[in-house]
Amino acid sequence: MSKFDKVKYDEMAKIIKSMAHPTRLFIVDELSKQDHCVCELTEMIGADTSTVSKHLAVLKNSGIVQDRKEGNNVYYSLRCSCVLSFYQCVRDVISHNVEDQLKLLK
Amino acid sequence: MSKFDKVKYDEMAKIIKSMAHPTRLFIVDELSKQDHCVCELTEMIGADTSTVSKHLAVLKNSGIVQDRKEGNNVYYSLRCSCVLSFYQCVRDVISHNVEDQLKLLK
DNA sequence: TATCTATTTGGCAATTTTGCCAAAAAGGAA
DNA sequence: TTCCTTTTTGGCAAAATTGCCAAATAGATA
Repeated sequence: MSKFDKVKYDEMAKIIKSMAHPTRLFIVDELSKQDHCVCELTEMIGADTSTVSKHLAVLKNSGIVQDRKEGNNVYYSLRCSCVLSFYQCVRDVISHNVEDQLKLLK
Repeated sequence: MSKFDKVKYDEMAKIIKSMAHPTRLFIVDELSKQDHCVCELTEMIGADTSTVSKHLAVLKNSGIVQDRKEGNNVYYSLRCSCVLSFYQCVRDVISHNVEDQLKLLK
């Protein structure tokens, strides 16, 4: 019988946790289309720059995005595009949930 | 320019959040191999039954697992196997991170 | 019916996450 | 150098998550 290897699952959870926030999901979604600097993302999100910067730090720290300096700006880009598979799965789960809701109404 | 649709990303984040915990990642990993009742999972995890039950409720509430009653036991099973794609991606991110660590040492 | 087993729920304290403000850094431009 | 502009960091209060215990529930079994 399998045993719970906490160290292994802690490390995996850290990566998934970094995606588990609406603002960070939005950021990754945008970066999948095109690189953006902090001020562009801040503008789209409508939060404090420091808040957006901290969200980017979380994504960078888990290895999902990377950054480069260009003049005054710091541009962020996707480092591991495999995270985009999360979006398709999440859509599948949601539509499966909706189907079940509909069945209940009948 | 895209705008941040909070409602949409909140809903998506709810699903990913439900996976963003070491214990729940372990549970989904085990359920991908075989269905299990609460007491079996509790035994493997080594936490309080109520704790495991609550983790299962989180996964059920997001639509990732489903349950069925059999005698005294409640068996849980995977409802959306697409979440298994998370594991491959997380492994990719981690090995990408490790490679970069190695480069820094050279 | 009374009892026993498995699971869920309520409640609570501890921990973690979040988001804002203010201040510090890092560089480019004047 | 001094002044901008952009980004990050420190600090803190509010909110959310977690895990345990105790109690409640749901059913099977005697």
